[in-house]
Amino acid sequence: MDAVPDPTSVAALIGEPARATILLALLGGESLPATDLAYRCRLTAQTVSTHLARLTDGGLLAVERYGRHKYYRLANPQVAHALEALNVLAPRQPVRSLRQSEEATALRFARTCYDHLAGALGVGMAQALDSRGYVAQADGHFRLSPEGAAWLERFGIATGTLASSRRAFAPQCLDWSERRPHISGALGAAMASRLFALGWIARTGSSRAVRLTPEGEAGLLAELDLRVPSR
Amino acid sequence: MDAVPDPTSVAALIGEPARATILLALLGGESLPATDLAYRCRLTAQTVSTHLARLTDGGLLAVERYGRHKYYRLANPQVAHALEALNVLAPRQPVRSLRQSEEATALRFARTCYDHLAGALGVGMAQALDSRGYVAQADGHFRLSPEGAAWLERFGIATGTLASSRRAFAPQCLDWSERRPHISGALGAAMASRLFALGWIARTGSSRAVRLTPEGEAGLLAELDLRVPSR
DNA sequence: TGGTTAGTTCGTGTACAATCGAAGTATGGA
DNA sequence: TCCATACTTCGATTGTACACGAACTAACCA
Repeated sequence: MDAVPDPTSVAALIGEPARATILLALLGGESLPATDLAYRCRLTAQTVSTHLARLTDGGLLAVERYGRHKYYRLANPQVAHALEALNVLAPRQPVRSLRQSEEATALRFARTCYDHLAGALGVGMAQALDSRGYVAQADGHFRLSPEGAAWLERFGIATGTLASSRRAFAPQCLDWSERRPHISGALGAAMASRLFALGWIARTGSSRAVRLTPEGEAGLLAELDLRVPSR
Repeated sequence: MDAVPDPTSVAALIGEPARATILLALLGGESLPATDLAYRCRLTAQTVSTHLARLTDGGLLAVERYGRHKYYRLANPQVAHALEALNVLAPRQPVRSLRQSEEATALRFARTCYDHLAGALGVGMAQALDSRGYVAQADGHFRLSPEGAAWLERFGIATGTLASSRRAFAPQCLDWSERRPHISGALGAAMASRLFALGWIARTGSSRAVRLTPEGEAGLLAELDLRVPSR
């Protein structure tokens, strides 16, 4: 039997600039080594090492060793969810530079959220699948119809394997930019990775923004009649 | 045009024990005066006053004056949502006392979340309405069917007035205890307040736990065929 | 074997934020 | 009019957690 949960310690972990930088760097779903994270924080390796240890102890990060490297990633999708929920409350600050403005526009258009797609593209795909009857929304989750399963198989996603994985199949995840849900969970992850494999979307440099390639634009239009507002 | 949101400052606000105590005290949806909150924090009025000012500046609290009193409440439902999302990540600590255990059980069974019902009772009602076709879930929201509207009217809730309010009608809100959605927004608030008015549910002392009265138990069974697992 | 790189542990300095006493401003009631 | 209550502002104190240099272990390579 557990006691009433207390958000204080988790919030304190997130509410420190260096640790927030780390979490945001990993919010795109990547695994990054400690040195890389130290560089992004502009702090020494020692300092970041202690932050990483605390985040891992606190259950926010998971870590894997590869030889002498340690790769850190968000421990689970709930961490990404909490970060997005805090983003919704964050004071909207006006852009300070052209650089920032382009970054924000790109993120609003499409980005990875943990390991699935978010932004106008992620929400648009969820909508398109829904309006074609491929998925239905209930209980905070997307449910796949037989037609949806058939379409996904044709698209190159083995839905049988996904459904049998221990991970939640397709929970809704609320977008901070669109304020509507996109598909996360095993299905969201599989769709994102299939889109990367097809070359329909591609990562953009160091940011977690994602761009839609010309092939992707044509493909989504042909397959789902989806035209994403580029804004 | 806004820049990319940054969760750091909000998390830092929540991640301080006194401020977290304040937010949790208000998570039940009540409005409380500053002195009351100071008492709960076991801190002096001055100290709490500065915390309240920072929470208000940060957009987490709203305040209303009544004479020389100031009543504080959560600024909006998103604040409650973020707190619940952090609760999901909070380390599960074993109960330390019988007192704590009873508290946790009571909260799991039924509690107010901001101004609507959560816990097994809140989730159970949402499920019951859904399975009768009174509401459908889509897009992170519950939508009311004509049959649902008729039932609510009979139940004493003027759905027309609700729909025209500026507040979101019935978004899904994810429970930390049940990990499934319950009804929040204008409809969630109206349902909770109707249940209080009917005497079907009642507040339990100082906690935000809520108990189901014998009348409520009978009423929910008769009206919605709902039997809430007391566990 | 010795050198380089990745990451950790330890001890110390420092800066910031939480806290409270003292003194202030409103409001309400006797 | 005077006093009590609710809350705020100011200034001083204190505690803590962040940061880094120095020194460590562990892996990899030549």
